[in-house]
Amino acid sequence: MLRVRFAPSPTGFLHIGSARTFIFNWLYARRNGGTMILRIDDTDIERNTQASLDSIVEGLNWLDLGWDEQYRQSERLALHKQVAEAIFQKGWAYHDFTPAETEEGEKPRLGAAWLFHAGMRELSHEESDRRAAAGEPFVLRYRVPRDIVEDVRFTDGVYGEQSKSTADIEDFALLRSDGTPTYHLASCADDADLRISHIIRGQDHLTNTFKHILIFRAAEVAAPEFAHLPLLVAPDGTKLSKRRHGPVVSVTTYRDAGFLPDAFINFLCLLGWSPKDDREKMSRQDLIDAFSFEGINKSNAVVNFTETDPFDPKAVWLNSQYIHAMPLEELAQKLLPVVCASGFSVDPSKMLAIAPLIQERIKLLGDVVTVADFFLVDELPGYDTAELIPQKGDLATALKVLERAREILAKTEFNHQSLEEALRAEAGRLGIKAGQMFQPIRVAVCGRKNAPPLFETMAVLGRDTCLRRIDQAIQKLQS
RNA sequence: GGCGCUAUCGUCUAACGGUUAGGACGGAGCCCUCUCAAGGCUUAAAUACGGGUUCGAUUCCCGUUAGCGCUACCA
Repeated sequence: MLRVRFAPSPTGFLHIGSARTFIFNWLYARRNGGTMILRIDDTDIERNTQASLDSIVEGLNWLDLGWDEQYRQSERLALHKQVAEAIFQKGWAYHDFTPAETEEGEKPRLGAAWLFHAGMRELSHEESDRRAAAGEPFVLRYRVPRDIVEDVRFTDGVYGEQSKSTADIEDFALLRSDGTPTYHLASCADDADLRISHIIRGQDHLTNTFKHILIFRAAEVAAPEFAHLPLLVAPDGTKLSKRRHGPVVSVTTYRDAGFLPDAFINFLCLLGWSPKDDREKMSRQDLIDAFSFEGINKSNAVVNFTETDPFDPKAVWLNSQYIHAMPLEELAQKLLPVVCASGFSVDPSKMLAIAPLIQERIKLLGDVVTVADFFLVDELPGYDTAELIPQKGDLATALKVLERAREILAKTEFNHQSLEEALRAEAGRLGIKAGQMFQPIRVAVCGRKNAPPLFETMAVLGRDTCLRRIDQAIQKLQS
């Protein structure tokens, strides 16, 4: 039975790199009929917060991929200690009574000294037990073999054959001096207990894997398969972090800007993975069908954001592709809450009428507020009167156009075809180009030069609004 | 410092010894057009460096350089 897990530690919001790890695990599970497990790795009591846990679950829910089983490490401490005890009993670990380093005094510990604290490995059972019983604090450390040097090996699903000499692996901690398990111990104990078959995680764990293999060996359980994912990095090449890069690394930032979950998932999948053909836009099912470790790259992938542009252009483009392909009813329905959240009020039927006019003009759902604002307000915000004057025209032309337009709009049937025919004919009569005719009207009605097609726009706006705005424009020109 | 990993256009990537090194985003230009978009077409842009192996290296090996990761009683 194939079982994979996503194991975030609740010490911050859901990071886009974490989201990608979740997605790849999920894809692998779904591709192979396996089980997806969410495990909250909350062994670091100091840094865990409920807010962070909530934010992670919120982010995962938005992705809407789901999972099959859920666990929390802090509820499994007894298991961790039991595994630690067993490892200790078999002689694979020892008590280290060396006091914790007092921060700052961190010296580079040259030579082999960094591997372990002198004297602690050789403590006799009696003395070790006596000091522990006397209440002297200790760290339980893994006893990495020192008399014989061995290469620890495994085959990574992405990186291939890996090996590291035990001479380069330090005696790492299993239990802290307060008795709580470290990440390495808790993670391995749970992976074994939950019968995880494949560990798919960030490449930052690649070298930790040797320690984990040592733990599995001491616990006398078979190690799972491993596959490490290349990291997501910032344009400067450094690992994405909240501290350095701000909210652009949070999944909720993408959600709030109006990314569609499918587009976001699609984008993340294309970072460090390729279907090996030219496909870019891929549905969940496409991704499931195409996913394999073969397609995963080995080098880190840059998420291309800047100070002025928080989102990778490719993510934005992909999102626009999803918006363009979306049925209008669905688009209108998704736009409605976005519009309301910005303080506008619009009824669903009007939103549905607006949707086709902006579908190809928005890349993110949030763009609706800037692209369709003039549909949503009664009074147009102020605009530069000079924009009413068409190319190669003057104030008089603009006035003439608007006055004629008012007359025509007052009597013409208010639909695309009639409006266009009437206004084009009028342009001919005035001896000006259609574009010169339409610009003053567009600016008067929309409040700006760049807007959706004029006639459809006016039809949605309605006769009263259009006439009122044209009157206002005429007044502006006359004053 | 030690150990590990990585290296193709600005970015994401394809090419698993033989290609004019392909695609996408972004950029530039043109077309379409009532503006803006969308769409179509065209274009600039890459194998980090140095050695091997080979008839032939983006591809295999070694070195250099650079980047990243681990080196905590964080995960």
